Order: sequence, then structure tokens, then C-alpha cells
Amino acid sequence: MNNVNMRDNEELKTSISFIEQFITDDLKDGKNEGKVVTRFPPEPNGYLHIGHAKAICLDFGMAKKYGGKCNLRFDDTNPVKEEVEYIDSIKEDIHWLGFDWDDREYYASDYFGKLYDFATGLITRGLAYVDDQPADLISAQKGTPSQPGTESPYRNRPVNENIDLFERMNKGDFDEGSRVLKAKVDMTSPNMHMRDPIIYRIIKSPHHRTAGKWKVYPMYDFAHGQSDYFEGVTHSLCTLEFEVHRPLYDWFIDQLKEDDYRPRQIEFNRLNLTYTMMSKRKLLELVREGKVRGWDDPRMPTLCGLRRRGYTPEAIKRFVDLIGYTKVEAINDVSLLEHAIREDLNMRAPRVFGVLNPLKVIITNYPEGKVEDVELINNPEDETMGSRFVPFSREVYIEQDDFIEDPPNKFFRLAPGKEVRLKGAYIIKCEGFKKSELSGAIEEIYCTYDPDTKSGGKASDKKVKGTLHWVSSQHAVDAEVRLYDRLFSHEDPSGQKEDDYRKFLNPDSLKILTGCKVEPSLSAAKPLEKFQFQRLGYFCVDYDSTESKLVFNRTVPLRDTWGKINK
RNA sequence: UGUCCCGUGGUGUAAUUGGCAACACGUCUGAUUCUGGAUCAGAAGAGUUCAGGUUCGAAACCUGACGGGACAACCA
Repeated sequence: MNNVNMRDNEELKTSISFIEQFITDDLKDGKNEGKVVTRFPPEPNGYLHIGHAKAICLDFGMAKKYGGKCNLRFDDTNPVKEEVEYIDSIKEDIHWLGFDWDDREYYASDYFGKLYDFATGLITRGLAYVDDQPADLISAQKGTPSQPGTESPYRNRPVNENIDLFERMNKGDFDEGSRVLKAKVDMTSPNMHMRDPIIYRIIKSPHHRTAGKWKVYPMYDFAHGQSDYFEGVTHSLCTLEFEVHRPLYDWFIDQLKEDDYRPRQIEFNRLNLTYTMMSKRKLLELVREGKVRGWDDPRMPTLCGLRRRGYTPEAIKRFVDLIGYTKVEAINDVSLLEHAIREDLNMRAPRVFGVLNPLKVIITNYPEGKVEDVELINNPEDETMGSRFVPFSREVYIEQDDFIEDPPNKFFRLAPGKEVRLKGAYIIKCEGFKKSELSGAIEEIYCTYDPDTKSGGKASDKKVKGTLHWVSSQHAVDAEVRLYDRLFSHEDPSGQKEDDYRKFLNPDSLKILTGCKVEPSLSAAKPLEKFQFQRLGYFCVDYDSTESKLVFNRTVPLRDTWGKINK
């Protein structure tokens, strides 16, 4: 699909998501004084992944589309799991995607004071109490989804006693786990979250922003909706699993609000990708256990991993746009993501020659020592990218796969007696080859070239079926190429009850090729620069790359209909 | 045995809010090509989980089944 068609499609796209429907309805009803405020609320306990990109595109996208604002708010209510390192990476990744929050950078920890006061107010109104029971007892009293809970013996503790205990909890008078503050809602509610939820617990680890100021920290349910309220958020968009939390979200807002305004929680489906695992906790395990080379390992679904792999923000946003927002728990095919990056890179990646598994071809009738600079188009999809000159000589490397001694039917490449074009240069004919007697491996190919067939020349209209990429051996630059395949061999690696996801790790997810040969124009390539290695795929310079040693990551191979036929 | 959410080609989404199911990915043909890519033309593939009901007319509304998911962390 070219650019023009893409634009047409977007214009033709008339449907809007159910979320957007809610927003436009609210606007029509004159709610929130016609304002739209959203927020993206990551917990700084890990790196952002492509699932977050889906949320980011929605949160920032809706705000932008309706002339509103989107806040970045770090949901940092649990100091034991959170680190500054993550805050920095999250900001970097959002910016990389192309979104910005200006000065609206907030932290749930900014509201610790307000939340504490609100909790105290609830106590005063008899709507919260300190529970001295151990965790397992409190949990047992909650009942089960099908059985109602029972009330804590501390449920009707006097207000002043609750106030005193809560204050002392925060001073550090009590051990972690010894007491909690709970909201007094309804122990018999069919919704588990309404059964006197814990709203504060004692944590003595220092917080990355407030250090040792607090000994008591609010739970998610007690912080999120209220933070939305404090910030004037109108539409609080989150994933489906928070649906059952909504009554509690609303309950707290009911206790808090002093006017007509209230934030509205709307839930959409989380992104699931085949052969991919999105759980931050499990991704962290992969990193810690050394199953991958870090958060930005190009096999990771993290934004930094995808970036290193060679993905562009445009492709990710395009992908997100294609999958949509619904309430159906869907599993998206990775091939759609791959389609998105191919579509993008096809338009913008310069074409180059790179030989992954070199096989030397000697053109016996080509003068020794002669070098011709042949002109090659940088990108047939985009004339403005111009052309470049690539040296051609008597000895070139081609891909080992491009020669077969005894070829199958319809094999258009090189074989004894067969002719192919070396792209941009000449048509050559295979006259012979050298084979290792020991291993049977092909060591060299001997060809002759037809001087009348130079590309662009007058007599160059001779047709051959196959065209090969090549690199002049004396001019070739050495490179390491890292080939990536899916990290897991199972479509849904973390969804198997019986089996741990580690069982499905694909042992061939990374292949490192060290003897690769690339054309000399690549010698100055810098990390993150993207290319199409012709006939092979899209490649991106890795951070490990240096002037003396080039390293490329394969982002995604080209579609390969021939490879499919021959499987 | 509870509450809430969801069921549309293989996959993901649409269906102008009740007017005889569309698009994208994928798959398969053919054309074209100095990338077995891209591009172009085309094909196959669902009668909307099922059964009732309302209606001139239902994927959509109602009822009931069936199937899937979420909820019992002092995580978010």
C-alpha cells in the first residue's frame, strides 16, 4: 500500500471506538464544561511495552483529537517496587512515540497529603477503621466470590481510637503488616472489591520521591480515582480487568466530590500479541534470569526493545490504529505488527547490499584489478532518496542460498550452467564450482560475465529470471548480523495453566552471524539507522556497533513467497 | 454457587444506531518487476454462539441457554 492509499483509507475510516462515542456523547451533553482531560498512569516499576503504547495512543490521542490535555501521572504508591530508573525510561519512551505532556507531569505521591486527609475524613465520618488482624484473617473474612464476607471485630472501633491508631501507623509506631486502614463499605457485597477494601498499609521502605516522610501508603483503589479527581481528569481510560473496580472507584469519588464534576472510568481491552508475553513481572524475570540481554533486548516487546530492533514509532502507532479499542479480549496476530513495520520501512529505508552467508564468486573473464562503480537506486519507492555507487570487481560474494548444485524446479538463482543478473551490474553464467571433498560444502563458484549486459546499458535488455545481491570481496565491510525470531514458540506462552512460560522459550530466537559482508557505503552507519538489505529484510544498526565492527539487527525479514513454497 | 464483562470469516475490527455483513492482516491465483520485496488485478473464506420472541425487516432490541473472561494481593 502506498502513501496515497493509506491516506484514503484514513479518510474513509468513519467508525469510532465505543470510548470515543462516550467522549463525544459527554461533549454533546455539555459535561465537564466541554473539556476533555485524560491521563496516562504508569507505575514506575518496569519498562513500557507495546501494550502501554496502545494506552498511550488512546490517552494522548483522545485528548489531542478533542482539544484536551493528557497528564502523565506516575502511580507511585508502592515504594518497594518502584525506582527512578523506570521513571526516566518511561518518559523517554513516551517522547520517542511522539507524545508530550508539557508541564503536566504528576505523581500519585504528590497527593499523599490530600489522600491522608481524605482518609482521616472518612474515619471521622465512620467510613473507615483500623483493623489489627493479620493478613490471612482479613483475607478469610473477605469470603469468596460466591460467599459473602464477615465483619471484622474492629469494624466499629470508636472514631478517636481509629484516628489515634492511623496517626501512629504513619509515625512508625507499628510494624509492617500489623495494622491496616480499611474503608467501611459492605462485607456482603457481591463485588469483592466493596468488601471493606484496605486503603492504607504500613510500608517502611523509603519512597523514591518522598523518602521517609510517610510510613503509610495508599492502595491503588484509594489513590487512582482520587488522583483523577484532583487533576480534573474527565475520562479515565484503563484496561478491562479494572471493570470490577469501577463501583469502588465511584464510591470513593462519591465521598470526595464537592461539586458536579466527576471523572469517569472507561475500560478497554488490553493488547495481547501472539507468541508474546506482556506481563511486566514476567518480563522482569526474563531480564533477571538472563533469558534475554536486558529490557532493551530486541526480542522483548518493550518499547526500548522494539526501538533497538528497528521498529519506528510510526509503525507502532499504525499498528495500534489497526487493532482498535473494544471490550473483547482479543489476541492480535504478530503478523499485523510485522506488516506495519514493513509498510513503513518499505517507504523510508534505503536499499543496500548485505550478504549474510558469503559464497565467493570468481568472474573468470573479468579483468583482474578492474573496478567499476555501478549506480544503484537507493529506494525505488522514493525517487528523492537518489542513488549511490557500489564497487564491482572480479570477485564478489553472493548468498550461499543463491547457489544450488542440483536445483529444484523453478529455482531462479544460480546453478551450474544457469544465468542470473548481479543487480546493478552484469549477467553472469555459472561455469563451474569448487566443492570440499571432505564436507561437500561449496567453496567457490566460477562464472563468466557478458560485458554487453551492464545494467542501464544499451544491450542490457537481455532477460534472466533471477537477480542476486552481491558485494565485491575486496571492498566488502565485515559485519555481525543478529537474526531474531519470536521469543516464544507457543502462541500464548503465559496462558498455559500446566506449563510455565519458560518452557516455551524459543531456543532459536537469536542467531548471530559473524562473517557477514556488507557494501562499503555502510561503513559509517550509526546506531538505529535503518536499511533494507535487498532480498533479505529490514536491518537496523545496533548500539553495539562501532567503526571497527558493524553490528546489525534484523528487524523483520521481507515477505518470502519462495521460502514458503519450499518448506 | 455470586457479581460484572464479552461472543461477527483463520486473526483483528466495521456495519451511518433496526434496512438483505464491510475493511485490514493472513491465505491462494494471475499480471508486472534488474529485490521470489513492493505494486496492480482477482479469488476463497462468516450469514453474525444457539433457541425462542418483538418487528414488514434483527448482527444490533427482549428472554433463556451455551461458551469465554475478570474478581477472593497489606500489587497496580
